[in-house]
Amino acid sequence: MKYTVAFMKRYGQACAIARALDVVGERWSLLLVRELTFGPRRYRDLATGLPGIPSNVLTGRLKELQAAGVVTRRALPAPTDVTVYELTGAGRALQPILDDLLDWGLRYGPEPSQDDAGQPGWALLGGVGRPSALPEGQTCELRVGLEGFYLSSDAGKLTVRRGPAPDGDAVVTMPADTLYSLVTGQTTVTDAVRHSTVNGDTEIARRALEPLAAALTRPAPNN
Amino acid sequence: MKYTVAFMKRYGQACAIARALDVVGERWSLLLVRELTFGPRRYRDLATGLPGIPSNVLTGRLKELQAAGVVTRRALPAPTDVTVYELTGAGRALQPILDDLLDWGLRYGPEPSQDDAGQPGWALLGGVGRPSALPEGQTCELRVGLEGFYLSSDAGKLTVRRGPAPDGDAVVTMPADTLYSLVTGQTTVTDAVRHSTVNGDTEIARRALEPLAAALTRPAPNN
DNA sequence: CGGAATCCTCTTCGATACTG
DNA sequence: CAGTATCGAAGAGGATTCCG
Repeated sequence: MKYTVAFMKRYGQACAIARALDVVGERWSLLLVRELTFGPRRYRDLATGLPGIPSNVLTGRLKELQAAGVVTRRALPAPTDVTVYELTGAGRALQPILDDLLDWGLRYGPEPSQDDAGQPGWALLGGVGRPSALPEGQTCELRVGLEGFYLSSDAGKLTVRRGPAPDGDAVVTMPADTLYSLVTGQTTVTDAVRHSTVNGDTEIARRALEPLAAALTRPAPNN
Repeated sequence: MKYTVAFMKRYGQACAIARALDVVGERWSLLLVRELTFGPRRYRDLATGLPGIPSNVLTGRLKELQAAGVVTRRALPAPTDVTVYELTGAGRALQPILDDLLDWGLRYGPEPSQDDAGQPGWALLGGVGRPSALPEGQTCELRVGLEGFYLSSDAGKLTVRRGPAPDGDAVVTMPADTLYSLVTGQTTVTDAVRHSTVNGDTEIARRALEPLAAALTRPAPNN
């Protein structure tokens, strides 16, 4: 049995940017972190959230990121008996980098291709951190296809996690297309709600969805 | 002759983060952008600023980044007859990403190794954008080893470019070690000036160097 | 001499098959 | 379900050669 953990070749530069890239600069690494931003996930979830990643590469990246202290592997308590991967503090601290990459990609990135893969979670990425009028403590569950999220507000900013809302004040079930239209600015919150099924407080739902509106519109290039 | 420009395999995801990484996610790409942050550079400068990069990889990355609109290639006017590479608007827009990577690398990155390469320019990266008390229009030239920079202030924030200061109000010649001590917080501005040769207005020099002080200190981990 | 392009080797990636 | 194993293809690393 081989114990070799395949570390990427270091740049060997006494520069903090290079040292950061020593850890997260490899192919797939930052996308793997992206997949963990809404909470812990299992190996299988990660594999489907990263379409095209070979299983050996996923395993390798998980090992490297664990060695670097970005990700931890944890076994959930007894009955479920399932192991999940989740971000450490250092991993959560990568969020600003992902946010900036998202902004840059929207403005300057290549046009998305017609047959690119899409996932509901990716549509929510642009909304986190935006101002939310959702009262503290109120939560809204959002169901899109087979995936569920819950939206809440922390210090006036939208927070998204995976899973059912613990105390959902509203449950919105929305087609994926409607969600994409909403975040790309082609649909208003009002229209998105109209195309959804809402259980519970519609006003809460409306406020929870508000930060998602046009969150992924491509800003006008300024040069 | 082959016209194939070796494009990195795209992730094929309809996610702005993935599309950004399609452009700048390859090995060396962001470091190449880093090398251009202080202004245009020649092929040779880039090669020495990226120790270890094979020449074919450098050529390839330059082509890809040009194709993506991040970098332009330009021939300097007649007498010099030299071609340089420089950032476009899209390339300069990558700055926040580099800044965040730098912050993250300082706090969570691997310890720098003893035999890592070091360059004066890398030491200045942490200072740009910091508040500067340098009066608008005043500039200070900083010479470290064979490399020269000029520091100025734009809207109260430090700006760094390569080359001699056009109208230098002060010229500071500093040993590389002193610069590293300054940015890592082991030396104060006063001590750094004491170990340097200053021509011109010492007060201007002091104010120009101020934002560099402790710019690359590793922040205390908060968990 | 600066600015690349070419070889060649070796590692990593991608795709698929396989196992505890 | 959560990974290993295998193998061809692609890309990185290093040195050398070419060209204007």
